[in-house]
Amino acid sequence: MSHFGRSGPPDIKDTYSLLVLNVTFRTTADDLFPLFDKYGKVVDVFIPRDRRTGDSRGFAFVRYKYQDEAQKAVEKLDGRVVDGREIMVRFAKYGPNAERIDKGRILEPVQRTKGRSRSRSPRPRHRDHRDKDSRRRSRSRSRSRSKGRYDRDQYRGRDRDNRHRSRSRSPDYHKGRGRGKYDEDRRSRSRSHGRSASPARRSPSPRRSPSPRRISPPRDASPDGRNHKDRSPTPKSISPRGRRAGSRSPLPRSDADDIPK
DNA sequence: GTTGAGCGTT
Repeated sequence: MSHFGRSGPPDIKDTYSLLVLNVTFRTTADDLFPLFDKYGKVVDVFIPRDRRTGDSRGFAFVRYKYQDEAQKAVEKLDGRVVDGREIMVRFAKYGPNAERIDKGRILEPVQRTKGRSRSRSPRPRHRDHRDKDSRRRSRSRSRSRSKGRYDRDQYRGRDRDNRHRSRSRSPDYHKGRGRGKYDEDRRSRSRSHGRSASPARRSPSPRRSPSPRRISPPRDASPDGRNHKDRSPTPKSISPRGRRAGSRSPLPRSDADDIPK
């Protein structure tokens, strides 16, 4: 989606893409457009957004019609504080289709006109490449922690909450300061006491664990013969049970540790 | 309400 409301990229044949980083998550293309348009002819402003949440990812792409203008915008807007955040404006490194671009200009547009010898230039498929490259450059930028937000959101991303939790917990762990530590210690101690419960769990009330377990295979109780024919589910059922045993495995170990006395 | 070194959509 472009800022102009058209579906998809308008025309990127002769445009120069700028990558705007560190923009606030609240900043929208409408906010960036006038800012960048002041320094030149802006063809399009695009802010990648999360598919699920629709929130900005924190960076944007601005396409200029002329390179000189784009260059000027980079010099003028790079480091500019927008919405209380210092944005970073640089020439895009990759095109919309992960094509290599130079100075923000797409060097080789998708050349699919001819099916001739085109077995070359296997476009960069993953960001890993770029990531590695970027890391190698290791610019003197004050970098902080957290790095997998995008990855998680884009690929594994399931819940935004996960991100929150991770962030929240990460610093605490890193700091391991005061309450966090205390809490951990307390929990540990609690678990230590839990040792008593451990054996209890091992031989729990017969009605608690076994009851549902037994009930679990109701189909077994009603084997009309048809079920008998189906052996597929049988191994499946066993799977969880075996896993449970495995889960219990670590427990005794802990017990042994606490048991010494 | 929250994040953050990161390259893109019909």
